[in-house]
Amino acid sequence: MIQIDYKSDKPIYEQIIQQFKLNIVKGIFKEGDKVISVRKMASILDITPSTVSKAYAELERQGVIETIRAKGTYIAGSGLQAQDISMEKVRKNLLDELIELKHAGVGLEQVQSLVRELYDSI
Amino acid sequence: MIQIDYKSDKPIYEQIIQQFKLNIVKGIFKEGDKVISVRKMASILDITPSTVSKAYAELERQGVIETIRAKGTYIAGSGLQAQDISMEKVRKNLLDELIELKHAGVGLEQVQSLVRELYDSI
DNA sequence: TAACTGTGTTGCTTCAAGTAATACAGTTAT
DNA sequence: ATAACTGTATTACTTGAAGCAACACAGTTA
Repeated sequence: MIQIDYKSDKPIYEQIIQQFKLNIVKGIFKEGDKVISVRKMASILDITPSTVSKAYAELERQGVIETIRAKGTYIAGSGLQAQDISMEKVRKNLLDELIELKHAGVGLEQVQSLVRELYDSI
Repeated sequence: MIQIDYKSDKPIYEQIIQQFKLNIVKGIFKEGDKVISVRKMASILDITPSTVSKAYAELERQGVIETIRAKGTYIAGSGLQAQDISMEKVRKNLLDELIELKHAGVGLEQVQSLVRELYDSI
């Protein structure tokens, strides 16, 4: 349910965070669902619990999950208000890729087409 | 002409690379232009020459500039064939941001609108 | 032709971030 | 009580970016 690319330069804890959001968008994770424990997740992914814990802590900070110490972790309500998505950061990252594409000679129409394809694939 | 955000988590040498591409797209840097030397750039940006050198090396690898040892560095022809843009990487990065947006409840139309705004701002 | 100046390069060190290993503390069920 | 689970905190290791200094190459000039 959680796919990690160990060869990626993207930190494992960030990949976990993203996979959670992806699973929520896809409806695989639903509000109130109990989330697999830090240790089990670490065991399955064959990584240290510290890394999983770091991911959970950040997910909680963003309001994606709720964690009760010594009890467990649950998917939070997708109260769209809580999604403290840093729009500023997303804009910057998007801009980075658009500069790359425009420099490579890719026009707006082709970019829009690519965006649609990717968005629909989620 | 080169803007660096020292507080950014993005490596300085990557920011230099991006700024070069941006200036080329904007027409500020043109084919054949002599590029400011490694030392001067380092002095202006108040960073070490090795960081600038690293950026230049990567830009040359991508065919964006041409460097002649002991002579200087020049903007290469935008032979669109040389733009060894790693489309695979761009796709991945774009997908990352789209997941973030979709999870936050942003619809395709709003995304397209944002993309157009950003692309046109370049 | 020797010295000087401007160019990019390379090696060593420092520092921050991601990851790992381990120990700690609270909850639940037997 | 106590065993078996939960998440948390601390410490150490590894890696990559960046700073600093010494280097190597090419052109110019006295």
